[in-house]
Amino acid sequence: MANDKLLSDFKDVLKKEGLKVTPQRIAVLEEIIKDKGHRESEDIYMAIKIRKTHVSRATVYRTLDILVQNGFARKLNLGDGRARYETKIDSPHHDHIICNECGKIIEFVNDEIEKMQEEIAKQHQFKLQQHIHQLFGLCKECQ
Amino acid sequence: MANDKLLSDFKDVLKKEGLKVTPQRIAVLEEIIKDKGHRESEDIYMAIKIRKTHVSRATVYRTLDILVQNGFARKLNLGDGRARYETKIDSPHHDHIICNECGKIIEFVNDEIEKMQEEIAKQHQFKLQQHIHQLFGLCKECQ
DNA sequence: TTTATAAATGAGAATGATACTCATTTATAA
DNA sequence: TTATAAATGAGTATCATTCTCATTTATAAA
Repeated sequence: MANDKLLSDFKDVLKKEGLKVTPQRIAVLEEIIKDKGHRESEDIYMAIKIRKTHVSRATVYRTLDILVQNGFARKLNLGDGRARYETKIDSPHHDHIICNECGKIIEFVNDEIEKMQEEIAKQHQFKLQQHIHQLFGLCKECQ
Repeated sequence: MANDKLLSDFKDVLKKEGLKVTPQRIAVLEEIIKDKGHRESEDIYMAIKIRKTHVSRATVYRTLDILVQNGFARKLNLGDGRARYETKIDSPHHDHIICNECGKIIEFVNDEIEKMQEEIAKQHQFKLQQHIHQLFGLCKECQ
């Protein structure tokens, strides 16, 4: 796996931004790239504690911000008040389908829709910067 | 305006659900239908107070829930931690474009996208129940 | 390797929107 | 008019996230 490269990329970013390389920051990065899921800050915090790295919730939040800011992670808001974080490494843009019952999250991409969004933004003279597209319903198991 | 009909529709709904018709509930309904905007609970609370109807924040929240539950209002989450409420009366389904700079909100609809969403849900064996589609960027004035 | 220091950390407090509690008030059906 | 179930409101609770600030630590320079 290319985790070594990732780690050194991360260190480079930190250095470039005048930030220090700390065990806590490394641990959050490792946690984000190890698991492909859509994870809550609290999960990541617990996972790191279990791995015996001393960390605080504040530092987890702070590091997740750095990761999001620098393209290592994506933050998503599913409307339930808890942000989810997912790795952005080797993960092209996608949107999400969420099961209202069991919370399962599936990713989707649709180039047509992507194009139409640009179109719509242009029609309204907006310069598109991001978008949120979430489909909510019942998954096969929950119907 | 058809506000009289709306009001009596609302009263019917309350009656049907075994809920009482109170001045506070009427005031929230009136506030929601009077203004076509995307309003925060706090705005509605303040507007009612200014109109000299005694009301509490708790009641505003409770009444907004009733309105949303019964198709009089739509609740939207723009990711900033404050819900917005808009009238659903004479207002067909639409999604939103939001200016990252000034907060302006524009509505849009696109039948193609609506259809594709159904398609995508079907592909993943989901029964679609709702969706959130928000485009964020800079409006003409803010570019 | 030691040192100086700016930055990071963590414990706990603060925040802010929203929900809850429960004593009091009120709408409504009889 | 009355009985009563429901609504209200003031204030408290909640919960994710952010902030504060005293202490610790990474790092660049000596």
